[in-house]
This record gives sequence, structure tokens and C-alpha cells, in this order.
Amino acid sequence: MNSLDGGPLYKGVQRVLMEQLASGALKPGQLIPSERQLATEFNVSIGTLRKAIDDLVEQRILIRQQGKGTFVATHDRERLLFYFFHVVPQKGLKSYPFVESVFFQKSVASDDVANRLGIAVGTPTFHVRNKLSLDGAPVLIDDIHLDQARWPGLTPVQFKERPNTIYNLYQDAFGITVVRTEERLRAEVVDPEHAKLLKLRAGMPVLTIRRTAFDMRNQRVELRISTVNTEKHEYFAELL
Amino acid sequence: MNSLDGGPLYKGVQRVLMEQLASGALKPGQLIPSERQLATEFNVSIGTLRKAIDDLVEQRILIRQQGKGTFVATHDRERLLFYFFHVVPQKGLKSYPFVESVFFQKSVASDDVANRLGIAVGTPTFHVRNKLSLDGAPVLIDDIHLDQARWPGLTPVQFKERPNTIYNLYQDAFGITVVRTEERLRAEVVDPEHAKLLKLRAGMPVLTIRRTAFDMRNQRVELRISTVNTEKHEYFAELL
DNA sequence: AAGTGGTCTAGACCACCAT
DNA sequence: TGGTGGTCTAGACCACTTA
Repeated sequence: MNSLDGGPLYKGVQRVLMEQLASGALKPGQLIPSERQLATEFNVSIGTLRKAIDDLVEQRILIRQQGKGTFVATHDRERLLFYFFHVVPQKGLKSYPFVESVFFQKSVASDDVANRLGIAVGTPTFHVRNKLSLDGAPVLIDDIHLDQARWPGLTPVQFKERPNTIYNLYQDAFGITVVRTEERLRAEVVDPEHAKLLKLRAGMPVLTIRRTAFDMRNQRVELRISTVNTEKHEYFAELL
Repeated sequence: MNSLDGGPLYKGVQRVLMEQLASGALKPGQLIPSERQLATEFNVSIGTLRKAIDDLVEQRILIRQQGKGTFVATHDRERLLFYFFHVVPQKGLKSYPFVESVFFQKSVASDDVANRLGIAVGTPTFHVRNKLSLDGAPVLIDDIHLDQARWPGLTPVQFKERPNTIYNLYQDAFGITVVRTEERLRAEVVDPEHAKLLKLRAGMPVLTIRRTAFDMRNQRVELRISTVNTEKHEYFAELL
């Protein structure tokens, strides 16, 4: 009776749960009803209900904790470092970056930015630039591009005085959760502006990462172009 | 009775299956017994048996086909292109690379190679260099390093006249299946030898990918250093 | 002790594939 | 038609957390 059907039963349950998550009816950090409760609510067996949740847990949208319950995932520092930050030292252990704001300005979408965000060229955007340091030295420049229409009233203060990660800010202030990203990497000659910030000589190679982030409804919500000095660091990925 | 226990029952079943796969008792391409059969053999319920297989299917070690059965995965061209080849055109569709052999020689492990393969410096190795072209132009140089002890009797002929992928050769000729890789990427100035092969000017930036491949027993079996011209192509990764 | 997720059972029925 | 994997049920019991 709970509306959505068509395919398998557990997929229907999954869609309903996903919609509640995407709409904000279930908020990040919140404890969701127990499996037994949900099973009776949806009028399915506990096995089917668990199967519906399994996928969401695998996508790290929900987090199961034995004895406590199932929670809606949040974007904490740890999650960022583990799943969304792929620059590591060539030697030594991964660590949290130290972030400094370079600027926050209004802009309009260039050809490249428009294409990657799926908006029209010339659409008003925010352009945020941050400098990230690892082990005391600048290693990475982030150029973040956002559609103004999707982030009404976003201010530099929010960006600069945030205690947590940027994805956490998106989640807290706008109810938008990044669940998936696509990254495209190239080797390029460093741009003069970036060279200065990274304290790199002109003409040196840098790694550029163009990352498109998607929310729970699979909409593009952010384009981030990272420029990385890979003299002492590198990009790491584990692939199946 | 089937030996291995300790944790959950389905993990035990999984370990036994995994051992049969790693030892070659179950070979790539082969149809494994049906779930009902395995369930009675292991003396577990069908649900538990399925749960044991679920993980292996997710790791793409087994492939389920409704109505037909469950098969041991093979390294065909499609799998390679989809899961182990991440260089795509900046514009247009992904395509199969055209591979040419540059050389096949015996060598000894350098510092870097030894570290990444987990062997001692100076250990005898094979060093294979291939040139890969996309859309008619050379884009990528692969430098493959293998521990001679792990690949006894490997010949250039096998490498050059192989109809399929290199991972397929490993599987057919040595019974070694690559199931997981780690990749580390940097931007570097192109090396003169590589520049010539890629028809790149000296001093241009290239993307280097250091990939370590692991088999089913989680042993390091191959180091592949790819040097990529990213003027018209790029490295693509989708991340959760 | 009560509530949660994690494991396991012993089936039934469906969808798909080969013959 | 018979065999396969895919879905679903209605429980039971275990491991863990909190009070």
C-alpha cells in the first residue's frame, strides 16, 4: 500500500526510504526506526526490509550499529579523509589538510564549468578558492564552483568559519548530501597563479583533478578543480 | 565438518570457496555447483550459502547468471576495459587500446620496483614495455615489472602473440587471477625515451600511474607503471 | 532486562534459460 | 519441463548496547 511498486518488493521499500532521506524527512545523524518497526510499517518480512537497507548501507547513506540502531550518515572529518580525499604523502601516513581561504567571489559559468555542472554558460556561480597544506607545506589548491541558484544565500563567512568539512556545511546549511563523485585527472603545466600559491617554479607539472559531486537525487551539486603538487604527494585509489 | 569455522558460518563457507578458487580447484570460466547443491554439501541453509557467495560476486570473482548458474569470472577484454583501464578520451567514448610491444627484457628490481612488488632489491625481474594507442595515436606507455620467480618460463612470444588481455594471459598460463589493484598517480616531466614513443616534446607534463596488482591470496603479482599523455585523454574514476 | 542489529533456518514461489 | 538464480516469508537465536 505504501505506493511505489513495479520491480522487486525490497527495491520499492528502498525507493521510499531513499525519498525520505533525499527530502530531509530523515536527517543526517538521526536514528531511524528499528528494522522490526520498519518491517511492520512497510508490511514486509524482516529479511526483505534488511535487503532494502543493505544497499543504502553499502552506499554509506545509512550506518548500522549493532545494539544501537541504524543512523543517517553524516559528513564528518573522518569520512572526508577516508572516502573523498585521495591525496596522500609519497612516504608516510595520510593526514588531515590544513585549509586556508584564498578568495570567495561571484562569477559566471565558463564553458568548462557549465558543462561539468550541467548548467548554461554564463549562469551566475560562486567561485571559491582554498589552499590546502599537508605537513606544513602548501600542496593543493581547490577551485570550487557552485551554481548560485542551488546555493541561495551562501556567504564567505560560512566557508571561512566552518568548523567541519565543506561537505558537512552543504549538509547542515542546505540539507544536501554528497553521496558520489566522479574524478577526471590530467597532468598539466602549472598556471602562474597556482604556481605562486603552491610555491612552485613556472612550467612545472601539476596534477589536476576535476571532481563532480552528486547528491542523493543524482543531481550535480559541485565542481571542484584541485591542482596538486605531486613532488612529495600523490593521488591514491584502490580499485576492484 | 567442512573444517574452517571460528566466525560466522557464512564466512567459513566463503573461506572454503575462496580457497578452492585460489588453488585452481575451481577454474575461470567454469560453472560451479548450484546453490542448492552447495548448501547441502556445506550443510547450511540456502540463505546462508547465498550470503557466502554474495561477497564473492561483489568482488567480481564469481558471476551469477539467472537460469544458467554461477561461474568463475574470467579476464575478458570487456572486464579489462571496464574495471582496469581508466584512461578515457576527454571528449568522446571510451575505446579499446591498440597494443604494440616495445621490448621484453630480463632485468633486476630497482629500489622503487622492489618496494612496490614486495621483493628484495636486485631480484631478477622481467621488464616489459608496451605502447598503447587510442584513436590511432600513441597515448600511453606501459612498463610492466614482474618477479621472475613468480612467472617461471614467461616468454616474449606469450606477450606478443596473445589474443586477449595480459591479465587473461596471467590467468590462462599461470592460473593467477588479478582481483584488486592499487593505483598511485603523479604529474611528472616526461622522460626522453617515453617522449619519443609518445611523440611528445621534451619537458612536457605526463601523468604517471603506478599500479600494483593483487591476486586472490592478496599477493602482489605485478607492478605496472603507465605514462600517459593527457593532452587529449584523461584518467577517470568514479568514487562512492 | 529490554531493545538493537547480525546470523541462520527451512521452506515457498517467481523469473529465466536450456532442451 | 526441469534446473538455475532471485525474491520473500516468518520465525529463532545470538551479540551487542544502554539503562
